[in-house]
Amino acid sequence: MTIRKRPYHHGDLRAALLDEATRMIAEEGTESVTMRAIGRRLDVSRSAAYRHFPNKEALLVAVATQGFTRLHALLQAIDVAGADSDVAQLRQMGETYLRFAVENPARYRLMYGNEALKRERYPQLQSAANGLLEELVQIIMSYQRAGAIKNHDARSLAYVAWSAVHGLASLVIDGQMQAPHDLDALTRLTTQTLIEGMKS
Amino acid sequence: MTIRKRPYHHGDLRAALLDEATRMIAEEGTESVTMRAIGRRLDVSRSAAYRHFPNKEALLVAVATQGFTRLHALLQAIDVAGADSDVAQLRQMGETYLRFAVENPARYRLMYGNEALKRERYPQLQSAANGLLEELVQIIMSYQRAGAIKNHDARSLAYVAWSAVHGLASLVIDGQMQAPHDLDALTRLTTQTLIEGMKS
DNA sequence: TGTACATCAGTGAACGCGCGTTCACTGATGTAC
DNA sequence: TGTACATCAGTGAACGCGCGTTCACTGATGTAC
Repeated sequence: MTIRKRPYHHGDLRAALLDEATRMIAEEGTESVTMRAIGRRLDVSRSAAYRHFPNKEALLVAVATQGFTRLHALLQAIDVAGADSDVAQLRQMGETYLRFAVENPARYRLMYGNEALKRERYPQLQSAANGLLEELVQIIMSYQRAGAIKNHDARSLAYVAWSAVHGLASLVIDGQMQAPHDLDALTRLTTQTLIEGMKS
Repeated sequence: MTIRKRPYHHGDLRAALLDEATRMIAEEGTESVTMRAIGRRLDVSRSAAYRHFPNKEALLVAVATQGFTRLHALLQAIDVAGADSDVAQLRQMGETYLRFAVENPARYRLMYGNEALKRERYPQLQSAANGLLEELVQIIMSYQRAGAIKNHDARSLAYVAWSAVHGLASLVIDGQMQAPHDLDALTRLTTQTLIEGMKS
């Protein structure tokens, strides 16, 4: 049973559009994503995408949302054991977060950078992003209960922790570290310094 | 002595272009800067700018370079007293850095964000950016000598410190902090946590 | 099982848009004598 | 002090470009009877 090269109906163009957009973002950056280029790459007309997404922004929003979901899943996979007084898990979360950013730079920017999309217009995007942040707040609170982190407004501490990893991630993916740095070592130093500073 | 409304020669169009580009970046973001719009706003032809800058990128590079110079000056103004075992100055530098970013968001992105320009093609930009980083490394070393900061590769620690403030700055200017947060308090908490973590 | 028909995914031509940049030019300036 | 002339800042029309999106359409699918 051979599949015809180009049947009139694609089958699952929506998923293909999403995948292709993600791929283009990974390969050439978000700027390279144009409705025309996606059509070209999928061997489909320029306008076919409009059957599945009302406009280009909506397509990018879908890619970003998927990113949040994926990152969230990665972090949750660590959290399984729950918090104890040992901060190893917290450190591991920081490292996982950073790895995600470095492996998906353009998509990370689409999620958190200045390319970030108007959340208020896209409830799904908003809640995917929020879910991630709330998770971090909860984790900070667990560690506070366990006495591993100082007693201070948990949300503020979450922002501090987030700033540290987001900052390092951003500097790396935007090419601000000139020397060919040992990223793993720098990541460890960052999470370690941060956790040290947050200790009770 | 009245100045004619529109003399043929502008007088100092180069400076005016730079100022106007900076203003547009501040008001509407870097994307809003087009050679045509600048001409319009300065009541000068589209192509006049090409007498002073070879192309648009060169103009943006000039704006970014000026930004580095200005931020550097702001930080140096603090450093005057030199380092002692008290870390007040370090904290103040972090706060000044953050204030600069928050007051000049789009320009800050142009300096450090993904909009950042190819440094290797613009030596002046490169050295202005480097100067700032080297200053931070030197300061870290001073504090290390004074025993206020742990003994670890100074450049790595500089990156950690930079990550923390850059991260907070980025999250703020890219609108990632949903709640109307007390930025000053968050800034203090960040610098404090960071310095605590870097202590010997 | 066969047929009429509604549905809708994908087509392709066309729209209007604003952009960066080039080019031959013109007007003002300042300098050499 | 006056004049010729080189210089170059600013002009304005034009170039080619790729973009997002619309629209009337056509082809494939699946469902009701």
